Amino acid sequence: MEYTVHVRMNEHLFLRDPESSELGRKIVRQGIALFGELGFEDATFRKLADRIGTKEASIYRYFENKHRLLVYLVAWYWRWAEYQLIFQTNNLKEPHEKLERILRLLLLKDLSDAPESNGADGIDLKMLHSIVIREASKAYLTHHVTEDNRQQLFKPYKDLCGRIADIILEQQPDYPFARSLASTLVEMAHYQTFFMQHLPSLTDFKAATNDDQLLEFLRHLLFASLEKPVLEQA
Amino acid sequence: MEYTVHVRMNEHLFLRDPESSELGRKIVRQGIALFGELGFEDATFRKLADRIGTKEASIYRYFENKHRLLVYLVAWYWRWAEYQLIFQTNNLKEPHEKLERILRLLLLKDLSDAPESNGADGIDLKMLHSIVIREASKAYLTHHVTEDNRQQLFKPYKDLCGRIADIILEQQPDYPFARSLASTLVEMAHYQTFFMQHLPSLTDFKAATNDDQLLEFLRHLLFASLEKPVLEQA
DNA sequence: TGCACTCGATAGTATTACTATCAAACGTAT
DNA sequence: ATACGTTTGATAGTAATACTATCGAGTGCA
Repeated sequence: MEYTVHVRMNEHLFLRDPESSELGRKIVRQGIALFGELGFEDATFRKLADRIGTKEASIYRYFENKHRLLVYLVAWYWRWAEYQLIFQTNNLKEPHEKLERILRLLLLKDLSDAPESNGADGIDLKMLHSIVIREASKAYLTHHVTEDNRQQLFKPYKDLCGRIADIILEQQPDYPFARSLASTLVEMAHYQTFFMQHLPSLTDFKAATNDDQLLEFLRHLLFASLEKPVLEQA
Repeated sequence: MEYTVHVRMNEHLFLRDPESSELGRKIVRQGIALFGELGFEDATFRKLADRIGTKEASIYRYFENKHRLLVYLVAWYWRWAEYQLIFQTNNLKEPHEKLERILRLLLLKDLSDAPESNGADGIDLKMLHSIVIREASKAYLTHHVTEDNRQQLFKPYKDLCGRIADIILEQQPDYPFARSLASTLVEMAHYQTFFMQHLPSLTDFKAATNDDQLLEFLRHLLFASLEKPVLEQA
């Protein structure tokens, strides 16, 4: 495929747009590699600069601090996922089928092996996905959520959940918890993956096998919720 | 009530048992207050020492570092919750009723206003609960999960989820995802509370009203899952 | 009286998380 | 060719953090 869809990011996510220069792109791409290897807490701008062959001060020209870089990466991922959601559900008639696609997307089930055909423009999506699984909640589980939220830093995440909620309502207009169910599915797609890999007794799945048990769980959870009538208050 | 149930904690959670001395108890109780006020990232042992009127070095005699203190607090909370679960579901016949109690427990719905009657021994449970909501996943979402898990640091969490899973299976022996559903309920009790308070568009609930919409959501999610048959693979 | 133990107090180190400044390199407009 | 603006590299420096080590006073107990 020849098209590259550029993801335009909220200006509050950075000091200088990292997609506007070669150094900026390196910061993002090598940042993903570094967070992936060391984890968020052990990564530092010093180490990132050394890996890139630049200086700390240069990185600070792009991102206020390490946490902002994380927020940027996570936001980028959600924007990518939202685009994929729109693209993959386009022209589908059945909301049921759309929901099925969404679950597969959340688990990154149908990622092409050819990196350039995923519209990721040199970004290692599998690595980014594993970072999102382990670190994404640290983006918003902070004492300063409210200020960050005011700057719209979490809009990509909220937009994605909003779209999922809309499709849930297409399928079942009477379901009263569409937003909560949407965020539950997104979070659980990641948490159950993490548990499966690292704390397996918290799940019913084997990490080794590739038979989509987690997908079945999410599917069952979703459609069970949509099928069961909700009792109205008297 | 006159009984104080002492929670015995895994020795790997601390260097010196904080319940064995006055200073240790202060570290735990004031640690809860500090994490609550500043959030985990902004809290330091220096600030904690100042607040207690002791020195950094003394705190390091009890806990290796700030992260271990967090893990301890979170583990303590899960042990407390497990005890409450056992106590509150004791003698109940209907698994359905047990599950209902569990959901209320996860949301801390029936906490007595008299602090001493909750078996918390001077620990501010509401504050601790709010810390667990915001910080608990940071206890295990790290690059060193596996080592920490090997030291059984997350056993209290896994034990609690295990008990919930067992009761799920009492209610519905054929349900194949009991563990995952249990961890989903526990995580979502917290995440949806956090979202409701700070990122409300991710939920369907109003933080102001006290009409248990979140409880209804969790209840619906749980029983919908247990009622829907699971299709067997051919 | 002596011993074990805890804690307070002080000191010190390495790393982290930045901020400031200046000059070299580069492309562009004139 | 030159002047200009922008980006980066390079160096320096500060304040805070995350520890570790040592010593001595106080306390309780044998």
